[in-house]
Amino acid sequence: MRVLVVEDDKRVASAVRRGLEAEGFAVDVALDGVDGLHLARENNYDSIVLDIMLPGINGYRLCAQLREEGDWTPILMLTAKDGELDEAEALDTGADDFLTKPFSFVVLVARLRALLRRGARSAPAPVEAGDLHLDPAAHRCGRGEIDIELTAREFAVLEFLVRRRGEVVAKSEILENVWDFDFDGDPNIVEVYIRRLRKKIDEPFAREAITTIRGAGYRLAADGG
Amino acid sequence: MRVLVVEDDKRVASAVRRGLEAEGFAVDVALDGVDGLHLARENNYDSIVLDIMLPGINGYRLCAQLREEGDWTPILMLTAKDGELDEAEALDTGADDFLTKPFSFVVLVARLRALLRRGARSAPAPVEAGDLHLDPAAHRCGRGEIDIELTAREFAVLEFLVRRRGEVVAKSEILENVWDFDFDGDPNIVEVYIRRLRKKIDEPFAREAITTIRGAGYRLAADGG
DNA sequence: GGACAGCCATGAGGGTTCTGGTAGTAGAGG
DNA sequence: CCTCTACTACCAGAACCCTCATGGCTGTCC
Repeated sequence: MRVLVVEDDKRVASAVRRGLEAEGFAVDVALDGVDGLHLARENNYDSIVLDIMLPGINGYRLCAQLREEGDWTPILMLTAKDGELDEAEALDTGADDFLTKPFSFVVLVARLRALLRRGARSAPAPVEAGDLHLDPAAHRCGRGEIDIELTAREFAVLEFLVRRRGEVVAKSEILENVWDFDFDGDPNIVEVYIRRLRKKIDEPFAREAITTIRGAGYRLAADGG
Repeated sequence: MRVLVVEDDKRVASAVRRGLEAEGFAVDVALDGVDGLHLARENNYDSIVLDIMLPGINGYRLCAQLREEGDWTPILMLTAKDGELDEAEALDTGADDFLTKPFSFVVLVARLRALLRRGARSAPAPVEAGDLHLDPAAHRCGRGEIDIELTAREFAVLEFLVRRRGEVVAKSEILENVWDFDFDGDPNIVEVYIRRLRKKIDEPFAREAITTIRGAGYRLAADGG
């Protein structure tokens, strides 16, 4: 079980690390929000223990950002003891549970275990761009009322584009995020998939959701074309 | 949404009742453990808010008892502020979450909502998808008025699919949840069972409840096909 | 106890779909 | 007009899934 601990107080961080390691978890520690976000993105943790007060990006934003990116790793938030409202907000931003500081190890481990046991991370939320919608949990995609059938790979590419709708996304980014990070084939494969997607989500509807930005990448229209 | 509140302090109980009712919940209150257990047994609540310190049967025992009887209604336990160990124990007896007294309303409601959103854990309550229904307790399954005979394993696979109807379920997930977690046989076994299920619940009715999502898993139609 | 039936796991064969690569073409930008 | 990038069609191998046959195991019934 790999756990990422994002906590800026070094004493707390190292205490938590030691404690969790003693319980058999593999632990990574990040001391600020930016670092935490990077680690979370680059690794596939089973759970994240996240302090709210952080330099750089705070816990809420980090959590919200990961959820936005489609990362539903269970998150246990650490809140200050007097911040009642924090807790409600934590749950709303997509945390799965929270713990009030100060806390004891027994509780932290119990809560973490409970979280992992549930494993039931709230399902990845559906995303949409205009009338184009896709639901990762159900692996469904469609425009308006019409269902569109996509293969696993096509779905992954489109999901990535939709999550970043309105932005230009470089081919290399798509490659890194949708294919295995160590994929070293022809980057042209991205063009191939863009073509396939256009054939399915644009051409039948006389739309142009996916724009080519020559020399930069592709952009999915925020309104779905 | 029906909520049962088991709390012996009348002031707290009525404050909670008023607050939850204001939020749109239908609330029943029990002032002791025995009463709480009876109410919980006789009614089908969406969630139970349960104090640990109770006259008669305490919160742990009440919770454990319900679980023992196959009732998996989500339970939110209320623990005393100094009882750290209580919390770990609460989770172990089968509570889904807990809240430390004193708590504020915002938090109670947020936690309750989170609990309800997550839904109950694998509950041996009857489940259905469209006209397809199965009752784990009675080990019965059928479509509309027609009974369908399933073997134990077939039933387990179908139950798992029905609980997650509308979602794509990976073969590995089925394997982990239906077979012993340490089962390390051929994942092909899942395909075999899907085939058998289709033969029993789909083909005779000219339905297609179970869809193959190539590269992702299987999905049971939320409406039963 | 022996025969039998039902359930389950396993393995192989075969069909279908997906995927990644290639190559030729079109089009944008300088 | 030339170059470079992106588009498109097509192909072959791989992956994936379906199906069926087989044999072990267990519990039941004579």
